[in-house]
Amino acid sequence: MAKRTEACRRTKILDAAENAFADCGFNGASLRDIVEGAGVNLATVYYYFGSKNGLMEAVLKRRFGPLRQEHLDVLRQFEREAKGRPLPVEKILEAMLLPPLRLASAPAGKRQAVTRLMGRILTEPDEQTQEILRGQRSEVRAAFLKALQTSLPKVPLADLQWRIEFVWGALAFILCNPRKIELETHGACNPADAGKVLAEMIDFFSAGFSATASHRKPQPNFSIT
Amino acid sequence: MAKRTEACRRTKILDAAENAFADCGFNGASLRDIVEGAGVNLATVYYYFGSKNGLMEAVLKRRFGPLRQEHLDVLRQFEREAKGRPLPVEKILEAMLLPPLRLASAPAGKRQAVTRLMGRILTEPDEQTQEILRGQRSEVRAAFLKALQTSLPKVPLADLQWRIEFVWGALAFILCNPRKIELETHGACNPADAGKVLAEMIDFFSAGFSATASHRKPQPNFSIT
DNA sequence: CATATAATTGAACGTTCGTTTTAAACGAAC
DNA sequence: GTTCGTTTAAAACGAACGTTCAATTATATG
Repeated sequence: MAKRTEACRRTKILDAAENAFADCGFNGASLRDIVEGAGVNLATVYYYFGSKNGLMEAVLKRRFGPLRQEHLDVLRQFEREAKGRPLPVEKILEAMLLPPLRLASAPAGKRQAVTRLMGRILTEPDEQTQEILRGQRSEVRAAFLKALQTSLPKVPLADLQWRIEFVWGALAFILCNPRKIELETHGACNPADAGKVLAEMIDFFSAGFSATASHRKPQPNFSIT
Repeated sequence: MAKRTEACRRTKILDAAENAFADCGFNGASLRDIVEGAGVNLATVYYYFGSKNGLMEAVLKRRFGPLRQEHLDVLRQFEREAKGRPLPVEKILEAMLLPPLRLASAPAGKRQAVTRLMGRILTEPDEQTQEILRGQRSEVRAAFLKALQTSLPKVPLADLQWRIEFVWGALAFILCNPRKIELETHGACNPADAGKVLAEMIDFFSAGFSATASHRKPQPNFSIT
């Protein structure tokens, strides 16, 4: 029963690792906890992935590769539907937010790990972890920046760049610790309701993107070095 | 020279720990690296702080206590100036963002650690770390929620709660890894310019907060569990 | 069935971790 | 100058970590 369990074991390790990394971060998650959760031997990790870094790399590539592709696909699909006209900001935001949030709404608590992992990774200090994502993220980033430039020609480029960071940041924060948000808002916000989150974020951020910069002076009581 | 070095050593340890925790997270930072950076013996940490958790607790309390106070002070100051009228959303946002961003503009690279630490902490999975901040954060949160309710009576409470999370999330993201943002935007965004960041965030988020919810239906191609 | 390859296992490696222990050095008070 | 509480220092503790390796089992091929 080799061929049947081969993929099975690999997948089980990836699943367990994804959960552990999402819960405890890269340093906080131990391989021994992961293999216990996966029900395999410790050495199996090294047979399949070579090292803990290799395991993390595989975990990320399994999720972020398709995610990157879906990001680009959704955006291109919307652009095709727009028939050459600039996309409404709401659509661009939907293309930004739908793919990651859709992952959060997988069959009932099964794939919630990936969303927490996503949020975690975006803020993970580990340099090697960042390196894995840098290429993918930059391509997606550039695509959305270009779309926003087309739709909002009056907004300066630097402002758009800042605002993209704000969106990614808010998204990462939501995905990172949904439980915390639910507790802090006493249940008023339910991050598990991905459709609601999407609607809230599109409403909020589309208004922000359309705002013209006031170019206000730095606050008087604010000293910049 | 006991009395002179007492505060000195304590502070040196706190400074080194703040840097290490900000760079590597709680698990990633080792006490041996910290004491090497502080130039003290390993046991000194246990003499002053009892444990690694105690050290983290002290690091957080040193920074987040005053920050919480400044949050509340700034908000009350603005409310006093408004003389009973509802605060403009821009002012509320300024009260939310100014205190943490002001920390980022301390004398030239000296206190940048605290801002990275802030961002890091907001996404740190460690439960005990979260526990330390929970009470303080909830008080500040409630104050801003109340102010927003007063200024934006038409926006449903749940929407306001979501939007507060978006702001905290974006802020944490900016603070967490300023270097990454600078690289990704090829220098177009400079997180070290805290005054610029403040202006950008106020412009962007004030427009978002004033938006009325469209109460859109969940996307048709979006299946919620 | 025999054999080569792939997959899995248990045990151990050396290192580093947080923590504790023990003792020495210090300043102040009598 | 002795004593006492406080602070620093060195060394070691047990545990857990990532990793390796040799041996074993399972699978596929002839």
